[in-house]
Amino acid sequence: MIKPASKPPATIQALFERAESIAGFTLGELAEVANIRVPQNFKKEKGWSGQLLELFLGADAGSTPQQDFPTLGVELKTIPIDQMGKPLETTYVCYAPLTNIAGINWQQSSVRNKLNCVLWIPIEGNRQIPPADRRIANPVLWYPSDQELAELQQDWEELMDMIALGQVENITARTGAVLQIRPKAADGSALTDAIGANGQRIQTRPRGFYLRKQFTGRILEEYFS
DNA sequence: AGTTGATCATTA
DNA sequence: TAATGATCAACT
Repeated sequence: MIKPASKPPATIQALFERAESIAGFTLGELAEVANIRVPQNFKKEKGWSGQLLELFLGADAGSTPQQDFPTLGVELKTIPIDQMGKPLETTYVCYAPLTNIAGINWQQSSVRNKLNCVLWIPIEGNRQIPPADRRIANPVLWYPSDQELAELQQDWEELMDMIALGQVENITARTGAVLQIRPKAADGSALTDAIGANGQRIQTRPRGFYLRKQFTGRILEEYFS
């Protein structure tokens, strides 16, 4: 019988087997076991699915800039998919640093660290399906290929160069082939420090890195059978 | 205010 | 209809 994890798995294999054991269940079935109520929609509790899966897979609760399973070096990501198994949403990676970025390189970046190894949990995400009825699909354990890393690095460097040169206000979600930057905040009133066009300090909306759907779709496709 | 978990909803 | 820009909740 499925149940919430009491502690983090000791190995990646154990983590993956745990993920496999909940594939096929609905979010409602998991929530019932955990005695958690299921929202009618995700208009407000947008991170509900991710937190439910953290509970069942034994991820350390709490928000830290580190990976979900630090000792395993694994990041957990739920991803909403359509009937064809294609992503319905982009995937948030981490905050985009807007100041003190001198000396940051790709190999040591938060993006590179977060994406070193990702356990993807696809979940039916069509809005016509009530959250309780959405079914969990087979997990995918992803280590980025050399080519994928090269694609990510190229976008990351372009975006970070723009930030360093005071062009953060000129970055839109259209910049970047596989990695994009978009606002990431409670609302439009949130402001943080950034570098201006003349090197001065300016205030701007906090930003986050996101993976495009086309990119994550390729990842899931490789394991689809 | 920052960072995690993300999806919503308006626009193009 | 898909993508961009905006937003929601919990926790630190």
